[in-house]
Amino acid sequence: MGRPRTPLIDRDRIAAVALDLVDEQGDFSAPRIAGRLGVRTASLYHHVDGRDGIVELVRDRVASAIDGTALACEASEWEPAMARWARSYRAAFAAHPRAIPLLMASPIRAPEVLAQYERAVGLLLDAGFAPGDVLTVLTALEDLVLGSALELAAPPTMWAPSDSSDTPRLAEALAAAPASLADAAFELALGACLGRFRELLER
Amino acid sequence: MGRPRTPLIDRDRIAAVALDLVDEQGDFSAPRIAGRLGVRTASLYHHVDGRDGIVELVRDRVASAIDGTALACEASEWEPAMARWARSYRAAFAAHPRAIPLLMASPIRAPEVLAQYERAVGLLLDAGFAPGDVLTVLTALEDLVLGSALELAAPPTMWAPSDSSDTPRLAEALAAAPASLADAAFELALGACLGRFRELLER
DNA sequence: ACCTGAACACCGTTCAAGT
DNA sequence: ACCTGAACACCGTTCAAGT
Repeated sequence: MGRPRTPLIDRDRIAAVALDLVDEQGDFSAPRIAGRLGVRTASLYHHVDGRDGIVELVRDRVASAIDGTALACEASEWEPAMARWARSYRAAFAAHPRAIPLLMASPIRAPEVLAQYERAVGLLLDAGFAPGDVLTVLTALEDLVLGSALELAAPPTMWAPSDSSDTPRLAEALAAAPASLADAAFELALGACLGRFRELLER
Repeated sequence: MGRPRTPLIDRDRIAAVALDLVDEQGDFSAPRIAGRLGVRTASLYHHVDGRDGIVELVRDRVASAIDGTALACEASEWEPAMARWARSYRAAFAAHPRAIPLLMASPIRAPEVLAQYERAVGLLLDAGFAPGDVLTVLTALEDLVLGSALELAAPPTMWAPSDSSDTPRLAEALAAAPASLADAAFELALGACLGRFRELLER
């Protein structure tokens, strides 16, 4: 066959198909991506740096939904800005729950997300946070976002255990729990963290 | 060769070797486990329910280090009890950082951990938390523990980016950050959550 | 019950050959 | 530059045969 006049595939379409496969089947493989693109497996390697490279592309694709515009605001507005950013960050993962285990293994490297961190740091510094507190605050928030996203992929421990006779109090709490437990927990922890951050600032 | 008089391997040794391999190399495979045990790959399948079954054994093995004894206390002591439990939970994962990506994909099913959740729920109910709040509180804490553990495996976003000239404020914050950022962030968020839980209780 | 050899389907990756 | 066929090493899993 040889080289086509115009390339048959590109990185973008590889990433899109990989994410589709993950959404549908929980994983992807080079042969299945190639199959959907009507191309041979080996062709992928002309566009992409191996399987890990595809994972990176998928990660960046998912992360592209994070809304960094909330961070462009007055320093006095740092609190709602961080709240909106955190919610958007979590929502980006929530949109692809089956991708989460795949993506959690390593950090987001997309330059746009890096730029968002730079802006977040600047916002917190301008708001008056001590330089030594800024990354602690940001990391705490990120822990919360990622942990909460993880929960969307793997409903956490054993809500609804097979036999609740050994766990009567768990059953009692479960019956009274809010319908969207994951969301409620995230909002509770987010509010808690933001409140504590404010205290840190006012001290 | 046929069946040996006494079994050559068992689930426990399979799990132990799998965890060793993960600690050393970041992953395991059936052939490598078998190799270390001096046995053929196919033998493993007489003891274990496929690769997923081995992952599950590893998960339970890591989780066995979680200290549930903190939860056996007076209801009035719920706050330090939850703090100790959360720290121990996180430390159990921290002891095997390379296992974290493997284990995060699905929840812990070990009966001992389930029993810990039952006790935690009982403790919070006895302390006076509204039944509808108890799982929200527990889930928030779990989000924090897991998100923070994840950070130990995958130092999160881009601390120390290759070129910090685009991110001067990030560099500034990084220079002032505490040595153990992950720990500081966890403690900050943990304190924030516990404080908020107390408010919930007193309302 | 438990180990083995052989087999199968699948995967990631490389590379020379072709245009 | 980019697609292909062929090849390689590796993996998960099954199963009949052996004790």
